[in-house]
Amino acid sequence: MSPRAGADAGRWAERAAAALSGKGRRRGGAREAVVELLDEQSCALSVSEIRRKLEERRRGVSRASAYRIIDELEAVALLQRVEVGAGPTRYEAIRPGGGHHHHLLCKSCGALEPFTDAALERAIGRLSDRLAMRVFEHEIVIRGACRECLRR
Amino acid sequence: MSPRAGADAGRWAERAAAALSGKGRRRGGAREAVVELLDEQSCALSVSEIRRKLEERRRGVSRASAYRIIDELEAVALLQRVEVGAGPTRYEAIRPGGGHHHHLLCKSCGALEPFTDAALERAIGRLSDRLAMRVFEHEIVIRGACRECLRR
DNA sequence: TTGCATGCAAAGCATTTGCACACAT
DNA sequence: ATGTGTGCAAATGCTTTGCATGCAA
Repeated sequence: MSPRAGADAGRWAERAAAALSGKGRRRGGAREAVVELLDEQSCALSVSEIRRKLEERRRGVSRASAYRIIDELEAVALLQRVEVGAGPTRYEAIRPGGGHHHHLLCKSCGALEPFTDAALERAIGRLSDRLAMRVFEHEIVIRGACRECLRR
Repeated sequence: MSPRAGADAGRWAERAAAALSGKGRRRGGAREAVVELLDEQSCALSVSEIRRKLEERRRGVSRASAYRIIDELEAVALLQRVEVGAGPTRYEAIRPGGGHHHHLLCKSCGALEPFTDAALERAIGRLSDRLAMRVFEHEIVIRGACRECLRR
């Protein structure tokens, strides 16, 4: 179920490192820490969440670095921006195989949940072929009221 | 093609006004101006764009009022938030019949274009029925490179 | 040694809030 | 008369930028 990485060769973190150094970039501890953390997540994280989690591991990263690293990863299409319309922007790893999902936001309690839907992906795929543009990524946000909140 | 309003009775602006006064709110010029402007648009506008356009009509509205009015309209599900991941949040009228669309963003030039896709809507509809939540709205953003930018 | 990577602090924007006054009811 | 709507200005919070230093190559 979870797209978590194991010790396999094709880990997202490795591809990310390769993609960045391929662009003539150096390594650096902050980048390594951020990439590693992102690879462990199964859902989107905001910059402040990323920084908090890294601080807990005593491998703090400056705000500026966090944003810069995220920008680079986004530029090479390894990171997906997730904007649900509440709170700060979040980011999550783009993994070729599994793990692709979208988000449900409860407008009253703010709960954010991932979901997947094959039919939806098929529709997006067919549409993408027809568009007058090269498609890099897509994002779907469904907003409503969750069961919990409806009950109240 | 365009979901613009004519002089018909079911105008979005009228429904908006009714929905708000139904909640015990008073009229006020700022609200009327914002609602009227939003009704005339065929695609999403940011708060600063709204304010600029209203100023051109010599019916300026304060930032605070603009945001407050938007919040109210969003709360009664008459306004859809559009977050493409570049620039400020935009908003557009939700019209029951036609006019429902989603957005394509070119990541290199920033161009924003609306699109519609029946198959996609059908997939969303079917999915919504299955979800453990009451769905108010959905938003789809497709990001990529437009023809223009690919050519360069 | 060279110059990218990083951290810190300050700047920039979008958005929200506090408060006083105007105006719709 | 009463309390909501509005404007102004200040505050907040996320994100970006400038600059000096550290570190990878």
